[in-house]
Parts: sequence; C-alpha cells; structure tokens
Amino acid sequence: MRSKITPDGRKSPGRKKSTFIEEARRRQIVRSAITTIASGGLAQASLARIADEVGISKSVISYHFDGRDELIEEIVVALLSESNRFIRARVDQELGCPAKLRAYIEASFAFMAEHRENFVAMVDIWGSFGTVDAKRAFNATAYDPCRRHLEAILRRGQQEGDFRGFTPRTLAATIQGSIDGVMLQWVFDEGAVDLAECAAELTIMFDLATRNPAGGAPTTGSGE
Amino acid sequence: MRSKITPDGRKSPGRKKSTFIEEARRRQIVRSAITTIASGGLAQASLARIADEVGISKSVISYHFDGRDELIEEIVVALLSESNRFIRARVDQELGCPAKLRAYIEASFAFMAEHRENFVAMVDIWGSFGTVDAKRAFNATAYDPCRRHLEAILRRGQQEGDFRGFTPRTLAATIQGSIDGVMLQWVFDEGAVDLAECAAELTIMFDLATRNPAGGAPTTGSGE
Amino acid sequence: MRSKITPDGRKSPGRKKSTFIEEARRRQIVRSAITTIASGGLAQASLARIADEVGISKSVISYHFDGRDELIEEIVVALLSESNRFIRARVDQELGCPAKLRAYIEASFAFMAEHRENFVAMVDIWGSFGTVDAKRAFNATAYDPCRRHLEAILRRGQQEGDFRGFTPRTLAATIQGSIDGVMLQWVFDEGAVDLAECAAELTIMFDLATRNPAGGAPTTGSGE
Amino acid sequence: MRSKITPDGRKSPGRKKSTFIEEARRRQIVRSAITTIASGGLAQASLARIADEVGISKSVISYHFDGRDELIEEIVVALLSESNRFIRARVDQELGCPAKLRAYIEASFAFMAEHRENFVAMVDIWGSFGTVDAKRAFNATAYDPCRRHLEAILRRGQQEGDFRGFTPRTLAATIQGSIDGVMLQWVFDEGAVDLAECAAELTIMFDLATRNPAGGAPTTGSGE
DNA sequence: CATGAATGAGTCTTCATTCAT
DNA sequence: AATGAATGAAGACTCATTCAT
Repeated sequence: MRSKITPDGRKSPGRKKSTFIEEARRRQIVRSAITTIASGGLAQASLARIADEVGISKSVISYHFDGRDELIEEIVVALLSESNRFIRARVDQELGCPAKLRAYIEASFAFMAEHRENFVAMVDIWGSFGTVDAKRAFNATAYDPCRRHLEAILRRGQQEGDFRGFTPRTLAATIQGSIDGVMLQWVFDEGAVDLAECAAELTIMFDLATRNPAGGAPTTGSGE
Repeated sequence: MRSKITPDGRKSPGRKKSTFIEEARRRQIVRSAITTIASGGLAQASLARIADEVGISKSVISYHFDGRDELIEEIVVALLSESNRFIRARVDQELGCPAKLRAYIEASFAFMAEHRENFVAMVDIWGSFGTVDAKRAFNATAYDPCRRHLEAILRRGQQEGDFRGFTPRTLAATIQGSIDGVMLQWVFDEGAVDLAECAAELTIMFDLATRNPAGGAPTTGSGE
Repeated sequence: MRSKITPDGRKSPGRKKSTFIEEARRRQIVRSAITTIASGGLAQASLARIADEVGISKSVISYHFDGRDELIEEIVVALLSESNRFIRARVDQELGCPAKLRAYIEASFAFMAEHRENFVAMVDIWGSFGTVDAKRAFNATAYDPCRRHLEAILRRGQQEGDFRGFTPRTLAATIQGSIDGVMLQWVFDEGAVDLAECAAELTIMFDLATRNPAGGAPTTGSGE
Repeated sequence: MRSKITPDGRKSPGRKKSTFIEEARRRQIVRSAITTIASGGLAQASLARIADEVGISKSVISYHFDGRDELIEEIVVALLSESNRFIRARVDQELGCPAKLRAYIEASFAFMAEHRENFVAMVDIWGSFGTVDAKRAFNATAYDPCRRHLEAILRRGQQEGDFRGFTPRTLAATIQGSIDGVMLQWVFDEGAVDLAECAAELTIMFDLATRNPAGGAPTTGSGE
C-alpha cells in the first residue's frame, strides 16, 4: 500500500506510515526478487515467480509495491546502495587519495566477489530501461554518484599533489568503466575472468596512470 | 522456417534454398529490429512492432525466422560481427603490437561513435540471456573472440619484447572490460562521458601499462 | 456485519444493537459513497476509494455493511427516500388534485436542482442491476411507489371531477417518465437542458392533458 | 486490428482495410455483446463472457477492437444509429410537422417494442460513463442528434404556422425526455408500463401541447 | 470498533505462434 | 512468398473479502 489513490504530488516525504512489518516485507520481496532475476532473467521474473520464491501470493507484491515497476526500481536502489555503502566505507578508512583510489577499486571487486547474485541481476535489469529517458534516469541514479565519488577523490588528489593533471571527470568515467566492464564479463561467465587478477592489474594501472611524476608536491601549489 | 528442415547443428552451409531475396529479407528484418530495439527497448520490440518498422506483416518474420529467439540470435551475431570486422581490419593495418593494441582500442571507440544504435540495442539484449547457460553461450560468442584477439596481440607483443611480463589473458579481459564499461555509460547517457577523451586516456594508459620498461628486447630472451 | 446475526428476512426491527454511533457511521459511509459514485462513476467507486473519501480503512465498510452490495442497496434506499420525502411533503401541502399534481412535478425538479449529486449517482447505479430480477426489484423499490403516489392523485382527481377520464396508471407512468427523462439528459450534461423551463413546460402540459374539459364536476357523477 | 501501433493522429479516415470478413466479425461481436450486456448487465459482460457468447476466443475481441472501451463505444454507436435510422425513416414519410412529430413519438415506441434487448443494454451502459467528460461526450453523441432532429421539426412547424410559440429547444428536450423516461421504466420491468398506451398518451398530449390555437397560419407570416 | 495485511478470483491485455488462403 | 485471422498462454493489476490483532 504505497501511494494509495491520491494522485497528487506528495509521495516521497514521510511515505505515510511504513510499519516495521511493512518494511520487512518489502525488503524480503526485494531480496527474493533479486534472486529470482539472477537465476532466471528479468523476463522470467514475473510477479508470480517472485511471489513463489517468497512463498506468498502474487497480490501481496501488488499490495506492498505500486506495481512491478516500483519493485524493480526499489531493487535497483537496493543493489546500488548496498554496493556504494560498502565501497564508501572502505574508501573512508584510507588516508591519502592514492590509497583511497586503490581502496575504491579493490572494494568494488571485493564486493562483487561476495555478491555475485546482485550483479547478475543488475546486468539483467540494465536492458530493461527501454526509453532514452529511462536510460538517462538510470545513468543519473547509478553512475553519476559513483563517478562523482571518484571525481572527488581524483580532484582532491590533484590538489594535494599526489595526482597528475588529467581531467578528473574523464578519468572517473574510465575507472568506473573498467571496473564495470570486467564485472560484465564475469557476470556472463564466472570462469572467464579472474576477478582478483583483474583487480590487481587495474589497481596498479590506475595508480601508475594517476600518479604525479613530480612527486608529492601539490599541483596547484606549484609555487613551492 | 529455418531449422525445421535441417535440425542438425550446421547452419550456414546447405541451408536449403537461401534464395537471394530470402537473405535480403532476413538482413532487412534484422536491421529494422535493431533500430526498433534501440529506440524502445527489447521488451517493446515485439514481432508486431518490428514488422511495423519493416512495413511487413508479423507472420513474415515467423516465416523467415524460426521464432523470435532465432531472430534475436541473428541480431547478436550481426552486431558482433560488424564491430569485430571493423576492429580487426584496423588492427591488421598496423605493424607492431603496441600499434595494434592502440588500434584495437581506438577502433573500438571509433566504431561505437559511428554506430550508437548498435550498442544501445546490444545493452538491451544483454539482459535477455536469462539462464546461466544462455549467459555463458553469449560470453563464448561475444567475449571470447575479442579477448582471444587481444590476447594474441599481447602475447605476440611479449614475444617480440615490446610488452612486459603480464598475464595476457587477464590483461585482455581488463582492456576489453575498460572499453565496454565506458561504452556502457555512454549508452545510458550520450552526454555523460566524452568518448574521445576516454579513448585517449585508455590508449595512453594501456600503452603505459603494457610497455616493457627494458625496451624492445624480447621478454623470453631477457636473460641474454 | 449485518445479516450474519439475523439471516431471516426482517431487517430494520431488532437489528441487534444498532448503536447510535453505528448508525452515524453507516450514514456517513453512504453519504461519502454517493459523492464518490457521482464524481467518478460506480465502476471507480471501489471500497478502497469510498473508504478514502470517508477517511477510514476499507475494512470499516466491510464491518458495517454486509458487503458491497448491501452498501449500494442502502445508497439506493437513501437516494429514493430523500427525494420521495421531499416531494410528498410538497404535495401534501397542496389542496386539490391539480395543485397536487403541479406540486409533484415542480417538487421533483426543485429537488433535482438542489441535489444534482444524488441523481448523477443514481443514473450510475441504474446500470448495475444486472439480472432481470434485480431490475424488477429496483422497479418495485423505486418506481412503483412514485407511480402509486401519482396514481392516487390522479384517481382522486378524477373522482373529484377535476381530471378527465384517462387511465391513471398509464398517465402516472407517463408523468414520472417525463420527469425522469428530462432529468437524465440533465445528468449527462448540466448545460444541455434548462431544468426550470422543462419543469414549467411539463407542468402546463400535464395540467392541460389531465383537466376535465367539463369543469369541476366529478367524473363518476357526470350524468347528474 | 484497429489502430495498429501507429500512435499518430490518423485513425478514422480510411481505417486501413476493413476487410469484409473483418467488418462481419465486428458486427457479430457487437451484436453478441449487446445480448450479453442485456442479459447479465454491463459489469458481468467481461470479454470472456462476450467471447463465450460469440463462441470465439477472448483474444479475437482484442484483435478486432482496440480494447474493451472501443467495443462498448461501438455498441453505443450501433444502438443509437439503429434506432435513429428507424425513426428518421418513419418521420420522413410524413408530410407536415404535426404528423412528423406524431411519427417521431410513435416510431420511438415502435422500435423499443421490437428491440427490447437494445434498450436494456443501453440503460446498463448509461451508468458506465464515469467522468463528467465521458457523460458529456455521451450526451453529445446520443442526445444532441435526437434533440436537434426534434427541434428542427418543431421549428419548422412553427414557421409553417402549425405549432405555437414555444421554445423549440426546451420542448425537444421535454419530448425526448418523456419517451426515454417511459422507456426506462419499461426496461426495468416489462410489465410495469404499457408501452402502447403511454405512446398514445404522449402522442396526444404533445399534439395538444404544440398545436397553434390560431390554426394553420404561419407564425412568422402573421401578416395574413 | 478499527485496521493492516493478505488473499484469490477475475479483469483486460499482449504476444508469439499457427494455419488456411 | 506473404498475409489476415485466430489462438491460448501468460502477464500485470484490481478488488471485495477475510482475519488476527
């Protein structure tokens, strides 16, 4: 019972009641749905099949979610936030931007290895954004935060003189892309790529590619 | 009605009649289907809609293809081979493995830029491989050839002393992943990443990351 | 839960508790339901929407009414009795059958004008009597009392010599029909008919059509 | 296969092909649907039940009609046009407006008597126009033409001096209303009203109510 | 008295596929 | 070689109703 009938604008704020049991059910459904999608593909993940996986009736899903689309949206949010939270925690533990960058890449792969299901589901969902707008919206939700996180690290690293003078935005896209691209191959066939080796390779590579050859002096503070 | 007549594995050879007009129709349908998928997503690309795009009747598709799945398979093949042919041609023009590697990356991005539709469709299709087997099959068709191509370049480069002593297989996966990962972001939002800049960044980076610091001497004959 | 306790025919008398608050709730629900139906049609008036309009939970309705059907039945009763009471009061104030007839017609239209919602809802509900039996039952509840009322006026008017020798039953049906038919058009489009003008026209017309040309002498005693 | 996928404006003109068999099916479905609605009510007339009545599969209806709504719309059109055509033909046979008016009323009732099913279905459908807009649209389709037809007769009758100086528009609404109102009671219970008697009563009454007391002199041509 | 949660029957609709022409 | 017509399976969704709290 999400947005009820009220078709007025209000929705996000407060979100009505959100009982404890309600939230629990939602999480349970989301989790089961991820499993269902991961094992059979998004197309096969009908409400019926998901409900079956949870062990409830189809209409329970309709009761807790405003429709299949809202469920999928929530799945996306769950998948992204789980991963982001993990990575961010690891990054925050490190001091110095080179270490943070390394942590970002390593944490990304570490999380992957532990949550294969999430990523298999994610790749299946990727294809479901039919319209250009939906794709763009997904980009805004999924990629922009990651890239901005990376960008912040890179930019600060430049200010602190650890990184050389590249375009932070482009490098952020490149780093995130490298991680996702390797992930993608691994999703399609777990045995096709060695996640750990790729992680190591990328870590070294981007460390090399970002480092300031001049040493630890701040880029902006060239007036030593 | 394709495999009704020849249910054995082989496909291209024999193929009963394969009239000229027949092949033309098939290509026409495949091309239109790609456009349809790219513009509205795979889910919206029903036979009806594709037929509409071509300007023919639904049943024509059923007539020429052994079902929707065969059509999509053919689309995948078409998408991959177009791209691979282009890249391979560019790579073959170059002498020396570092140049070939550079060509591989640059050609990949060049082809993307010219055929956005192909990649948008591809990403949509990615999600449609529901089962683990289907995913693995796609990996075999789509990624293995690319990685093997890269691997061959890398390995030969090592033999010729241009490249350092990395694991070719892992680096191949990493390179291909970097290209695809950037592509992915660009598919979701054309304006989110600058394809050319990323290409340049990756080219430099992988050149840097593969080069043999010792110079042009062959890796195997290092202890000379 | 109404008839669970008393599954025999009788309804009003006994009715178990019929707390004051209980009756209030029922009336409140009925009133809100009328509004809901009038504004969105019977089909859209689900228990959920009605409950929403009242500001209570769906199950409250199920608690107070023995199902959706009982609710609608009660709505019908409410709509009819409100109107009938009003008309009857006006008619009773008049002396002489021609005046009573005029009052009947004028009161009908006066009530309409003041309670548009009621009639919009009524027309929507009309269509919901699916079976022949349900329709006949509605006829017995809704039309027979009205026609009998009119019939009584007409017959007495004939006895008193004010009206000519028509068939009271038929004329009653005709008068009631004229009122309802105009109302119907007005329900579909408030601006399409001028209620007051139609009322005036009908009043004059039926006065003309019922009057005894011979004057005030009683019909039965015509040969005096 | 009505409006296909093309969501551009064009639709009504040409209407694609409209094969002979296609039109036959549509008529067959419409006819059966009317029967279904008349016998069980609109709510019970699901696509499944209608398809059952025709003896076809549910999806055949979806194939020939753009959805349930289009089917119902077509039913409305069919019901109205059948009746209107019949009445118009009868009216056109008469010379002189008083005769035409009499013919209009008599034809209305004659058609009713022969096509009870149509009117039972119609009354059921009346309630299905939920929104104000839908109601207004129905008014425009159903009532306006009738009223305009009557209005034309009345106005011409005034010009020719047969009718007195009433407001044509109001009287048209009143006449149509009287017919429909009687019909309504008859729909709810066939035995409750005597159609023929009501028709006779109304015919006389409206003849009386419209006639110019001054005789056959044209109203406008007062300068005798 | 009231409610949140759950249910299952039933609705419309879409789709790939088949078949006679 | 092509098509219009038909089909049945499956989908998402809505709704009145029930039940424990």
